[in-house]
Amino acid sequence: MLDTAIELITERGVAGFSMAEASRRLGVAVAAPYRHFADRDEVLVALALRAVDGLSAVLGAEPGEAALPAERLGAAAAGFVRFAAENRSLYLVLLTSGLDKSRHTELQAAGDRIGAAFLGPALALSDDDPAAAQRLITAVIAAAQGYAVMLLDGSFGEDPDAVDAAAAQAANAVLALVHGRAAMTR
Amino acid sequence: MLDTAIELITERGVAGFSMAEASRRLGVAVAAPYRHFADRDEVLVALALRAVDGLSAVLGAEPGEAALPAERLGAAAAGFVRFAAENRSLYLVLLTSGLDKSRHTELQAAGDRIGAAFLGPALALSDDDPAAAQRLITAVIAAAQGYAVMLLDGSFGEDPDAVDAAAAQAANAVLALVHGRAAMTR
DNA sequence: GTCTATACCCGGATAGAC
DNA sequence: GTCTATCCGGGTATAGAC
Repeated sequence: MLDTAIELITERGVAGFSMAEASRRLGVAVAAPYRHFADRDEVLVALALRAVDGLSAVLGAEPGEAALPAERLGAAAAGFVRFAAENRSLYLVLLTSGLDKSRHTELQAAGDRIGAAFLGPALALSDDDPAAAQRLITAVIAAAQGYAVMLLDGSFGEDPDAVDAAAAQAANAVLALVHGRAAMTR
Repeated sequence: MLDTAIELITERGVAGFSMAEASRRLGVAVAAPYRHFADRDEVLVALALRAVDGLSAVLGAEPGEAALPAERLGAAAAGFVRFAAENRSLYLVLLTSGLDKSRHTELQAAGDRIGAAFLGPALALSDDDPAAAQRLITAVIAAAQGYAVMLLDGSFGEDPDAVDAAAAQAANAVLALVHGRAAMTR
């Protein structure tokens, strides 16, 4: 079901996903999915969960603890962008139905895990000042998110190598952020 | 009509906007709007246009040519974030129906105007290297966009001063980007 | 857990009179 | 340019049998 939903969203966008159409593709009756999901929204929540899981997996798989903190952050941002490109539907769900964050504790918790993945490197780069680290993390996530959005909406073109370009620029931007982070200290 | 659409989108999201409901609120027949807009999509395009117009107005109103280039970029990013917060619906339309960029030349042109607003300061900061300036502009817009998305999805909380915090952090992040921009040169 | 069938609602869009 | 009336399609969700 979830796979079919992803398929549909990829083709028609989040609004284009319906229980009825998904059922048709699965070759089952429209009533069947309701034995597994209370309503349409529950399917979307499940997709959002899959998205954050995927994201934290990507961000968790770092280039070894040995790498420099700045490079780990850059690689994470690039990974984020790549994930959004390769899992467009999942990221779209996260982006558009993202207005529920407070509800669905499960989702919020998973979101926090993502932030946590950045904590180590950020602290190392902030003289262990938690507030400064938090601002840095926010900046890194914002940058990643921004490049992801721009990549998906075509600002980098439609070529397959657009995702490489966006990921690389995101990584470099994060390096720049880290390098100039003194300006963020106030 | 457009105002009513904005109202509706603010309350129920883009998907919750319908010609029928808007007509009802306007106290006119459901057929009436079709004399002014070919279909629902055309209303959304009109909103998107209004969004880019508003954005370029905000970004155009800079703090005087006298300000330092870096500060102009920072102020622009803060203005972007503020605009997204104060015109949630418009920004949402831009964000979610952003998949049409290539169609609707008008929209693309307006989008380019936004990029152009950054060109002056970016060139000044890049030794007049157009490629470097472009990368810087992309980074600034990505940052602004990222902070805007995070603000709207609640990452900065729901308090009214969340928008101030987000705008300020966006400005500072841009300053950091500029300061560390050497890392983006490759 | 899946089926058939259905009740229900709502939106898009048009026709034709005024 | 607006109205009334309507067609058409599609989606959500449930009931009840198998």
